[in-house]
Amino acid sequence: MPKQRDVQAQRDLLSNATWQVLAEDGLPGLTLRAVAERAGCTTGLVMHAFPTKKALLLHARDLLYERTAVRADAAEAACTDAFGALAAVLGQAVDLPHGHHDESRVWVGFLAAALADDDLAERHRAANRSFLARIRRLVAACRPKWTDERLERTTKSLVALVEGLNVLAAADPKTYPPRLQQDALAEALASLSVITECGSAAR
Amino acid sequence: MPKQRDVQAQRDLLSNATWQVLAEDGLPGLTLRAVAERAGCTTGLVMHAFPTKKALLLHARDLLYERTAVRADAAEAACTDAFGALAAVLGQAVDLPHGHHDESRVWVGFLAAALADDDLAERHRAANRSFLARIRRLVAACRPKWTDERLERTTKSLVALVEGLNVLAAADPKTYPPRLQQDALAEALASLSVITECGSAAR
DNA sequence: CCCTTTCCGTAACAGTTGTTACCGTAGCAG
DNA sequence: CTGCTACGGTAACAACTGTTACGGAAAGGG
Repeated sequence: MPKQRDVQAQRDLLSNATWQVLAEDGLPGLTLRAVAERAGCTTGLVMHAFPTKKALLLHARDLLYERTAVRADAAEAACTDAFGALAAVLGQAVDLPHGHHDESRVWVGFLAAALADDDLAERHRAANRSFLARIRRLVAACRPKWTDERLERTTKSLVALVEGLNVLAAADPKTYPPRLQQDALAEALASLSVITECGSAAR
Repeated sequence: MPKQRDVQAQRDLLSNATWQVLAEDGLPGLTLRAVAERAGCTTGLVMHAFPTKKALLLHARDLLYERTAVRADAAEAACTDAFGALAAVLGQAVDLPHGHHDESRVWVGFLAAALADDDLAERHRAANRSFLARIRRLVAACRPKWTDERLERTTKSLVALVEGLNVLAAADPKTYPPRLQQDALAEALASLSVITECGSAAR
């Protein structure tokens, strides 16, 4: 049995290369040859590691989800109280000073591709719903007495705010600097508390 | 002087076709031939109306901005008080029952393209800043005593929420139905009032 | 009615795309 | 060290891209 390869390592290498190309040159620049060049190999290896370009794309998409999930897990585990965990997870999703600026760009790229590709769309929905479930669980832990409807609305509002900030910052970083993003998120979380206080005070 | 054409009509026709193709097949499906077929002509006409594909793209992008601006103007003009105007403009930007569902998809497509194309990026920034200025003006009319910083933060938060809802709804309409989007927006606007009340009450 | 001039469909171009077939080669079994 | 086999680089493939050149057709002026 001669010359065995590490298939997993190859797939990860190529997925990372896919990611980098996508972040730099966008969706139209995402070529098999560009990926191969970035990975330091030829298209031959790419086509041996993945049967088709779409498979490569899907694997890279899965990797994006995996990384964000790991980061969210870490942020959540680092906090003891539910409110802190909520703030940490959302704050980590918003563009940090300069940790993963590319990630938003890649996310937008995949999102745009998902609008025309059912498989990518399915992955996107699964990832987003997973994120929604996480946020909902944390919000529910903060406000146990809220109705399901209010829980749902607040959760989706928070996620929409975060993703909106990410998207807009990806296209116009000067208008949406990291500081402002964090402040906006903090305000949203604060208003979540204030509403509750006012509501209970009024009742 | 024989056989004159209506250049403006042609450009509008082709921009609309570009728009439709972009909404249906996404960025990768946006081909000159696809646009020509959708417009009921051949690539010959396209290349006579626009010198290059990029020019066509930019014109289609301008048309997107123009339409949204016209709708926003109309929504704003239909209301007398500032708060109603703010709610109307934002509510019109969020996906209405079923008026312009494609628009979000097109917007995402252009946004993704803008990440790799400087000219498109410039148009995006201009359009977004124009929208920001409009919202800021309305928010300022609602809360004249707010500091610039708070104005800025609230404005960008509202816009981020709206765009986030749009983007997420474009990719997963079932999770973000129109009703929920409107409710989420209403809550954000309501909390804007509540915060003010609580703040002045505490002072 | 014809002629001229602009328009635009046709078809070819060179370049790039994803994909495939092929074969030299690198590394382990004996 | 030799031989074998899976690996992966090379190069060709057809399909498609944006773009260009050309020629027929159509419409208004004389």
